[in-house]
Amino acid sequence: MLAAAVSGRLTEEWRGTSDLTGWAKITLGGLVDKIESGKNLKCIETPPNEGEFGIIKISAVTWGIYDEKQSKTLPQNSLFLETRRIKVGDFLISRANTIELLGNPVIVHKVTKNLMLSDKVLRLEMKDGDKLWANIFLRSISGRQEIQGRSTGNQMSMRNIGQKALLEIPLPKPPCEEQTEIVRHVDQLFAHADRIEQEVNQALARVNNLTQSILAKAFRGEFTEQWRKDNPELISGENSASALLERIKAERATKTPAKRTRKKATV
DNA sequence: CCGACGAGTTGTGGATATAT
DNA sequence: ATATATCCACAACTCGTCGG
Repeated sequence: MLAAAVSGRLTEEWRGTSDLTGWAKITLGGLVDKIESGKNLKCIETPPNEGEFGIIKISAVTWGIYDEKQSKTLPQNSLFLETRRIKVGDFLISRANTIELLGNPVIVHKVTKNLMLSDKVLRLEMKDGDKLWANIFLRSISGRQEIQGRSTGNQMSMRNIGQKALLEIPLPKPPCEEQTEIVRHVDQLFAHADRIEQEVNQALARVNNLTQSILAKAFRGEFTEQWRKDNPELISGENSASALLERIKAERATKTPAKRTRKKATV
């Protein structure tokens, strides 16, 4: 979906044309006014409560949604840097992680805690419309390839990307109106995908409950004579459970039980 | 004023430890 | 095994001071 949006295919359907006239080739740095990183400080491992101050962990920005529960508390409030405070609208990105998750961006929509950037999380300042566009691009296949290709480090379990390399990432930029329309379109599709996911999860939960309730009924002996009369198709025929049990019993009766041998224990 | 220098700060890369 | 935290060394940058 993201790839389609960034390659212009969503607007193609929307406009009924396939040309990318007017799309500029720029770099991420062309959108970014300022880039900031935070501090590496020893903290208490739990998120800060009201009146306390803290630092976000990498995991707060890893999964596409800003999760302020993924944070730790500063030992002293005075260590908090007001200039590095995380605010609504911030575009955040981690500069270190496993290769698959490195550079995953988030846009902060809600803030309830006093949190600041960590040394591994960068804040990219840009216009609101560009934040949405950069967010879509960096999460697309092309964006991921650019980030992964620019990452450094010998350990695949902890790759890094520097500010310079990040800002040099090339990205396509449509004219303003078209960009707004693509962002709106992608948002709608994501909302739709979320609804489908919710419905699937609810359906799975119902299936699970059904299985559990059938088993519960079975073990409570509620599949009574009356139930058997009501559901003849479930209990008749050679494939029914009762027929299968009868067959197993008959087979056992014809065989003498095999002598069990104890396996020699290995050291 | 300007350049050299040093101290302090910030940014980066990456090894290794740790939690799940 | 994977994801992330921590730590550390080093590079790069910033800023204040001083002498010419």
